[in-house]
Amino acid sequence: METVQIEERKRGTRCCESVMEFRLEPKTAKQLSQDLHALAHPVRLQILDILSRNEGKVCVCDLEEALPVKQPTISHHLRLLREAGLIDCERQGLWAYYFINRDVLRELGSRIAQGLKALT
Amino acid sequence: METVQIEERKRGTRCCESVMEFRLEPKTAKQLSQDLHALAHPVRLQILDILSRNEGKVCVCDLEEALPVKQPTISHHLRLLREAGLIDCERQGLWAYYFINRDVLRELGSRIAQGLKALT
DNA sequence: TCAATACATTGAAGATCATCAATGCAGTGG
DNA sequence: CCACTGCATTGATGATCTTCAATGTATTGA
Repeated sequence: METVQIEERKRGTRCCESVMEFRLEPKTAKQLSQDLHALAHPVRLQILDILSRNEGKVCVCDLEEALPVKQPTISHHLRLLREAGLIDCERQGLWAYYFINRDVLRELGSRIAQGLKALT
Repeated sequence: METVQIEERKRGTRCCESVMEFRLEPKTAKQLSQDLHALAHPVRLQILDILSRNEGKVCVCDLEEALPVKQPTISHHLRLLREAGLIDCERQGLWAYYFINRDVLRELGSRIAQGLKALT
């Protein structure tokens, strides 16, 4: 249990005179929240997990088998992940083989790690 | 540029016979996505940032001054952060002094870090 | 050329989220 | 007791997200 030191403040004192310190620029905050958002869904996380462990061998119906949602929903999340640059795919005949972009995921991961560290 | 190795697959082969490998349990994925969600908003991130740098001295109208949204919206995000355990407050007369729960934030941060590492 | 397959896209419906004006409530000074 | 202040809550509105049936499109084997 930490004890928190609080200066007394007098009524009527417009309390916000002193500019609060901050380090997270609005722009950075927006970027960070977008990064977090890209990952913040169970299906997307599981897709990334599967792609990560089955390099280059995963088509959409594999994902359909593994996940509790229907094919259009999977395609939808695949699209979001693709737009975020986290995955890509290679069409091969009828199939679309998806794979993870480890570099981009790493970058995103370290942006998040840095962001969280900045809050500590 | 990585070259991706893909086994040929024959049409009609139900392609999902082989069980895909995964490590992220659905439950874990849900937890992780909730953790990410709790942080995934610019206003919440900036609130955490401000609380982190102004230990124990921050009331709601300070935040109102610093952030581009109105007071009820700030109260709303404060509530979400409080429900996530990331912050707490101490009422003192008319004011509510908010502070960050560094332990909880650290825990959440390391859950996220672990989760992302698992995807690598 | 035709039927079947793998996947994407569309469009609609419902769920969740973000925002703020209005209001409620407790504490304070007069 | 009253007016005021700081903050929470309510309720309404609009935006964004999630899901899936239906449909479209390209490719394949026959």
